[in-house]
Amino acid sequence: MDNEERGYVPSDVEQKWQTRWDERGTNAFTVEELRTAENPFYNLMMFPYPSAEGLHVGNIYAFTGADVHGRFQRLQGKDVFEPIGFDAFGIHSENFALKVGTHPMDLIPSNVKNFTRQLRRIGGMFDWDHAVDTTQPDYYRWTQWVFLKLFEAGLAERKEAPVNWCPSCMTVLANEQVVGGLCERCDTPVEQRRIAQWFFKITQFSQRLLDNLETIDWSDTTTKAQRNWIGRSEGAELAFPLIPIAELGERDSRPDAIDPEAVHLTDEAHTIRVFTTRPDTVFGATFMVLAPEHPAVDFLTTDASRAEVDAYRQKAAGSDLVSRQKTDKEKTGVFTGGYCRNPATGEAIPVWIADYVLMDYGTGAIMAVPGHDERDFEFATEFGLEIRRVVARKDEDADTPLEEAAPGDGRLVNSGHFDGMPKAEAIRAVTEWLGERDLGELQVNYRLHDWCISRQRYWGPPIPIIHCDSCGAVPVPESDLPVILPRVEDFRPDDSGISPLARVEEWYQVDCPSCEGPARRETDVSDTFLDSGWYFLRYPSTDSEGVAFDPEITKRWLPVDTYIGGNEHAVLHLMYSRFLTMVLKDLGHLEFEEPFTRFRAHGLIIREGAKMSKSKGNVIVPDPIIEQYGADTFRTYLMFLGPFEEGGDYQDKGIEGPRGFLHRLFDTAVNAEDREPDADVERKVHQTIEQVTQQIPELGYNTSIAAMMECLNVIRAGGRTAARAEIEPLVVMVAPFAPHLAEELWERFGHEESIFEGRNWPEFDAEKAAENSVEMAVQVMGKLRGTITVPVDTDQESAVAAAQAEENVARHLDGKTVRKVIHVPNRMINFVAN
RNA sequence: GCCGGGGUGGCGAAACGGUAAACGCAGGAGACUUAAAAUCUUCCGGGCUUCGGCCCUUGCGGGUUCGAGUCCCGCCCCCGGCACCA
Repeated sequence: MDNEERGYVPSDVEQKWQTRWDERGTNAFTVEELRTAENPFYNLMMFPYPSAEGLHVGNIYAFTGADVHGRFQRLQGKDVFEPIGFDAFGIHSENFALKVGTHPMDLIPSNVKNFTRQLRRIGGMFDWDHAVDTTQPDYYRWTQWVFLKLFEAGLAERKEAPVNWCPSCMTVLANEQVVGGLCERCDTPVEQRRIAQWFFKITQFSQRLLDNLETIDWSDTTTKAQRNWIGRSEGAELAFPLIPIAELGERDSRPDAIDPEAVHLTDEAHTIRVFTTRPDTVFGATFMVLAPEHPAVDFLTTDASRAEVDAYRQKAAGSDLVSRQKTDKEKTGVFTGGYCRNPATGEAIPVWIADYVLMDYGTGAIMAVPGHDERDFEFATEFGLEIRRVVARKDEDADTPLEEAAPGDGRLVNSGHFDGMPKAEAIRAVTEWLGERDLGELQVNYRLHDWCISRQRYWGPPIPIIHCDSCGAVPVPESDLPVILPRVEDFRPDDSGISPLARVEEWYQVDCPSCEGPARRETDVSDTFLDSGWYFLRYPSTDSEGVAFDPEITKRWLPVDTYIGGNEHAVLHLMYSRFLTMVLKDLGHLEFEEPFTRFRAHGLIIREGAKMSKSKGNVIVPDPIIEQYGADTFRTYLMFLGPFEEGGDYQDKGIEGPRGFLHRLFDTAVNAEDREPDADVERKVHQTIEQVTQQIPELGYNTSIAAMMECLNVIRAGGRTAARAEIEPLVVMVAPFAPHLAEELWERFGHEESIFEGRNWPEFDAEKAAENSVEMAVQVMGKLRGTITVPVDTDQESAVAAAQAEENVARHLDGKTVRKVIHVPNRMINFVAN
């Protein structure tokens, strides 16, 4: 063979194998195969949003890591289904389309085309026959179907809720577009407007979403994030009776004394309920604070305070998110003029409103215990309200002054017959005591909010509902799906704050499916997270036209075996997917309720110690690198530069290491001789097999590659030529990282089938890997004083003798008495001596 | 503030409680080259050294242990996320 024929030219090799994989259908499953696969393994990665910039190195990192996993499983004999798709509906695409002035229907296909080209080029084992594009009617038809299922189950509800409004752009913003309370585009403070929107009642599933976390194998960081997001907290709901002003008598000596006639109590509202995690401190509740939006404010407010209250409420309602969300700002608030009774002390306490109390958590009302809550303390200090101690630590008593809020542990004081009771016990006891009068009960609260899926935008699947004056909200019949998103040239949201579709009369004017009278389509589209909340169900069933997902195929392939993705989706996407899966299970469409058996979050890539960003101009552009080094080298380097689950620092020159490794591997393999392997080399090879086989499924990619490099160094040591049996296992083990190179060498070894077609992973042989001698460390008083080489499994007596014979060891033991010997077989000996 | 994840050579990083720095980058020296590239060999944490070795070193301070980068307690710093959740 001459040099030209033998040399490793990555681009040629990669081109050759990508073409051949396509021709042979190596990566694609037929419907028949999907129905009959014997060792199904569903290997999923988070599908990308196809931006105009093309594939980001972060995408490539994630996909390569997932692909390595899939290819490894395939080499182990699994039928690995590894689909890919495009998450192209939604705000990102729409905003970009607005920016460049191209219609998303024109823009997206070219982005998808470019992504497809790049994804093919990196050599992922993608099944292109089962790709999914969320913007296609044959996909979003089923997204709309999912909505209908939730609607039928009573889990979709329309209610008023605030939307983010940018007064400068005059447009509705998605939460993602609000950064620190400011519009991401123009930095204008975002306001809130209330409009009717669709919600999915995910909060009904809070406890289940929490409990199930115990049953799935996910990255710890991700389960913790989910747990946090659900935010379970245990406490009590307590009732504070309202007091008609007349009863106050002379208690209140304010100059603006309250007009009894001004207090209006309705029968349903004799009390205000609060949620607290510290019912034990109720004796210290010296005032109450309501969220400005709280409905009770209306009838609590007296004529004297009305003007001030209204002004405050108005300000809070229009208030931009920045100032309301700032935790370090000074507390503001207004006294309503009304009072309620502390159910424990019987005292009348004033009711205030303040924006630090949020309407959408708990009951929208709190009992303020300034002595033992920081925020209440601050508020009380600001407005001169009473601060009372009701909990004391050991070194304190009932009269110890409070310099600051004391939220910690202790025993009750100033709390009637509960005095002296420890906090934990009191939480129960006080609640029970109030419960006897129907004024309290233990209660669990969650931070999780219902999922608002309405978007007053254009680029998304229309919500399949028709509003009829006589029938109300009527679901579009399933047979009428999909509700096609019409092509609208002017898709910019405008200052009306309603969806662009609301301007397309010929589209929204329809007959009511129920009464056939004139009706109007819902003109909001759904959240992009709804598209991505079920896509993994569609992949294996893209051949099925009449159903969202084929029951038989779904049963065989789902739940997903391994899902790999970024932690930026640790809460929303993963939570919504879990929720939808639970609902579909309850409705009898699925047999499992957790979609992803195993989830692993990958880390982030930075470059030369700095975060990559367009503004810094330090973004890695993959195409030129792949052109210069080839996809195999790029993949291997990405996997080598740090632990996959932690990410790493991309150093431009670092790629030279893996490049040299793959070239040497190629060179060694093509020059290998047909002869018996050398025992020492074979030992190293089998030790490497053991290590790599164990580490790859754990995503220990960087150390696996290091081990293979080390192994190759041993094989080539002193310029020796390899025996084929020495190098072939290494070629297979490198295949998940450098699939094209491995295929090429596999073929040159004389195999006719693809390396990925069979169970070709090398078998570990413990006997061949076994060492016959080991180097042991010898310590004296825990300090290394020498090493000895002894046969494996040398007993303590012989090892000690050998150690003592070591010159340097002997010197350190000289004149000392050995008190104790620590012997760790095959590792070390430590003489404890003095 | 709260919740995660981290602090180890010049750099990216390794290390079941057991020889810290494997593997790689950068760098030094050398070989092959007319030369360069590529390739190969070799050195490479710091300080002493009588060349046998000795001492120091995993963000800081304590502790447990025969032995701690690793476990425990208390701090400091960096990165990411959440943010008045009662």
